Amino acid sequence: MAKKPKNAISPTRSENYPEWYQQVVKAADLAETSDVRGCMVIKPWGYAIWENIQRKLDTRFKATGHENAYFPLFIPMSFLEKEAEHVEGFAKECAVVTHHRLEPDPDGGLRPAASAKLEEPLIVRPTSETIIGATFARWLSSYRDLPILINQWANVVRWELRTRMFLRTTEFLWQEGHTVHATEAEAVEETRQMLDIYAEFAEDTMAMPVIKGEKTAGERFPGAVATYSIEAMMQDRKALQAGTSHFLGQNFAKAQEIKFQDQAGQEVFAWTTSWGVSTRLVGGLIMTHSDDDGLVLPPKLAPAQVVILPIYRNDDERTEVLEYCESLKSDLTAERFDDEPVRVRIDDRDLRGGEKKWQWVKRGVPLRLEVGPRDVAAGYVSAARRDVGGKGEPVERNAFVAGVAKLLGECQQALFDRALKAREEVTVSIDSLEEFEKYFTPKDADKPELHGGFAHCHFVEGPEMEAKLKSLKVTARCVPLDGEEEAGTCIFTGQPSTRRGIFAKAY
RNA sequence: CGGGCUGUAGCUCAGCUUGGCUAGAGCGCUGCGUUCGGGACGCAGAGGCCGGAGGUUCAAAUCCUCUCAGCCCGACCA
Repeated sequence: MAKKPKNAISPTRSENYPEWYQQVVKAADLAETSDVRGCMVIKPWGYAIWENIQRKLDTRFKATGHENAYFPLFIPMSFLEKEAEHVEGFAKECAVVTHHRLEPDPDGGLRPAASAKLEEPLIVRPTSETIIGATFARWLSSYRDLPILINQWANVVRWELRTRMFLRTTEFLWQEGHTVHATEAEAVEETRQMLDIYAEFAEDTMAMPVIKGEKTAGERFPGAVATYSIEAMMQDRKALQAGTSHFLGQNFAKAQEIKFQDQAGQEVFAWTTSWGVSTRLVGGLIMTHSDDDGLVLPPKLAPAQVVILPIYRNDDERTEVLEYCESLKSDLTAERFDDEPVRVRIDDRDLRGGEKKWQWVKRGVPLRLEVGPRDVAAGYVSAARRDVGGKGEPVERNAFVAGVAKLLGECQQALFDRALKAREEVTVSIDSLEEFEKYFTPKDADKPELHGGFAHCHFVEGPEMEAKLKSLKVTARCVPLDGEEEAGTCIFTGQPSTRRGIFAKAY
């Protein structure tokens, strides 16, 4: 008799959260480490989730007038030098291409050929503001060309020293929107519109509650005038920046000569924005909903929303049960959820039933249906929900089909409600430095328990705050956009302040 | 780039201190059988230049030197 662990994932979240995260990624078959340091292989199940994220976001981008395009992977090094802050921000983490040919080396291996050294090194894009800006400069000559609303789905490389699956990898997949506008007001509006779209997507589709806010100067995107983000709270009480939208002012326009003739015939600089979300969202999804039995997927993003597990003992039963399952699948697929046909999968692999069931539990499929000869005879299915756990309940087949969309909607809502409740439980208002320090200091420093959360505090940015945050490993997440004006005192300096910011430990 | 650690089967590791039998275990994989509304069990089997190079020795996974790779803790970050 093998040991029967109570949970499918070991260790549990409370035992060792970072290790739990790695185990969920593995158990759910989302991704694995690759032969390239810091880079991951995204496996079919994980990639299917990303594809769903892409599709849902892409629809929103198109609905707001954006078009997709594609720009080069390589950026001439000189381009990066044009915007001073931008260089400083990214120079330390760039992969650089210096040669275009290999030759045999004396040891029987290969080496870059000295004769094939590039005149100017190419940078593998860490982000594309510069190359896209240079392109936009050519596209733009008249106010009639504006606005330019472009999005690109791409991979980027940032040579991070410390990587974690989905949350921070050397190469990652993302989308970057880049727009050009005639006026400041219009560019600001675009920046805010895209932030709203990200927030709506996160909450509606990912069932992940987020706080919209503006980044402090210290956390701003290199080269931006203002950076906005959506901030989510993970189950280990650490914050995750889940999406950013930048108002770039005229900084990049001036650096790259993005200008046009206005209606008065004057040559003026344009106003630009950029915004993006990445495969990091998958990490956020995992850490928002999953439990000690593995991944829990919100129905709107699940590659399969319903999995049917046929149960039979012999070929006769197999034929009968599979036929029933196929018809069930066909009826379920005819139902619609979130404006799409319900996604159904029959798992008829030659595996033991229990093992199969647990695989789907760990992969986070919202609804599992077990169908055996007894169900076939009675016209029933045995249905189990992933988000609430527990065993399957017998349900009349047609009733289940008729109610599947509603049920998926309930699962989706339940996940959001649960995540929101969890966030509220770790959100506090703090008015003294002493209290702040206590909130962010684990009781046991050697084996830190889960601690911290979102702390709303009055603050005035400056060296005192920087130093204190650094020593506590806390970061300023954002100043919430829906926060209210309120007279207060900065907990770091005692200076007067009018708004609270959110502080948290973060990924 | 500093400080700690690890490279042995597909995966997780034992063996190294004190050199010596045919290099091991668990999981996974393959086959057969018994089970089976369920993460089962039994039997049989496949799978290793012990990270790489050099050295010491009658003899090296084990000792020495060099080298490569990876992990953890800092500094940096979507």
